[in-house]
Amino acid sequence: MKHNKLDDLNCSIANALDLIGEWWTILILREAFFGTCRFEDFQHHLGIARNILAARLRKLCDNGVLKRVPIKEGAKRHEYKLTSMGRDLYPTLIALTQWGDRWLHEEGAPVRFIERATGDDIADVAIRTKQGRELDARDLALIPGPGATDETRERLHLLQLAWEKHNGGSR
Amino acid sequence: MKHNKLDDLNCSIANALDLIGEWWTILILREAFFGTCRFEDFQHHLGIARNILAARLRKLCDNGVLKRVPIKEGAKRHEYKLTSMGRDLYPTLIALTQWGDRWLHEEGAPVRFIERATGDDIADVAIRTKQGRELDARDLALIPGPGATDETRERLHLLQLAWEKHNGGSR
DNA sequence: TTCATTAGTTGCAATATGCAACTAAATGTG
DNA sequence: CACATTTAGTTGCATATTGCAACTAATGAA
Repeated sequence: MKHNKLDDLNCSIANALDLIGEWWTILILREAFFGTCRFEDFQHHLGIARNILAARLRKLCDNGVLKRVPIKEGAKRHEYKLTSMGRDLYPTLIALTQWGDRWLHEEGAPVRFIERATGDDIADVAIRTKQGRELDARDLALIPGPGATDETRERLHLLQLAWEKHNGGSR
Repeated sequence: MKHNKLDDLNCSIANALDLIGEWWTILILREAFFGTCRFEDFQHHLGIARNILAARLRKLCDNGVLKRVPIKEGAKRHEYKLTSMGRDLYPTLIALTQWGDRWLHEEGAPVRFIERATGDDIADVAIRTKQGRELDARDLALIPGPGATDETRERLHLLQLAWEKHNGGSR
């Protein structure tokens, strides 16, 4: 599909999805987090069509999420490794995994994440204040950030008014 | 595309993407978190084709991420509201937003999330141990969970061996 | 040198999406 | 209560994306 509308939307989710939102891309990244780095291995583990895989890997490299590096010094073959930009998606991927674990795998998670050094389980990813207080979705408000366009400001302002109308009086 | 291979994969990400991984779905959910709940409003804000929107909303409702509720007592018109399953995607969405903010909006985030009651900024979503210690992607290991199939166990075992071969000696 | 493996590319068939016009019911208005 | 308008979709067709399988070219191992 054509998402030519997305890249100029003033929204980080839309912009992020422009890079990693296509079918397969997230699964390719999951594989990368699992340690897969060769074309054939991605193809084999995911069962993805080879042309699609090639296209997705190219796009991820072009955008700096993955990098192509020689397998060893001087080799012509290369492998795909996560960049720091790519590794920085780990919280997102784990949050999504935990959601799937909670709601789609009541018999228990297929995979557990632990700290390698200690064996400690990781906690559920949560939204917190900078002081560490955990927040519920409904405790949040959205306000324009430094990169907000006038349109975004307008939108968020209307949002705030709508919220006040609904909840402002009854509190 | 047909992802008939995904739903039987023993992987929460694949299973989650089966529900919410299609183009537009995440943006529809973002809108829902912004407070949008009517068909026409989703359509107008996103510029999505009406038939696709109808299909996505139906799927999200069928799977319990959204629910259709009457606009008011006894009304025949309805609106789409996040269920608790849907609200539980907030950490994932915010993690993705923050990733986009960091890597695609160096001029600053379009939107800031704050705690409504206090105005406090929220922290970057991070992976932590249950004790609250923050972890890097590379500190993690994956082990089979209670819902792991034999295939998953085998896969994770090979992963562990590969890791030891690479890093085990040099530590 | 020879052969298997790896990493793709190409062409075509099957699917999914975008667009715009159409439908039908619910609601607001006089 | 009748009528116009808004809302929430559906339908059909053109376009774009994906899947599949066969093909190619280069590497690397024996």
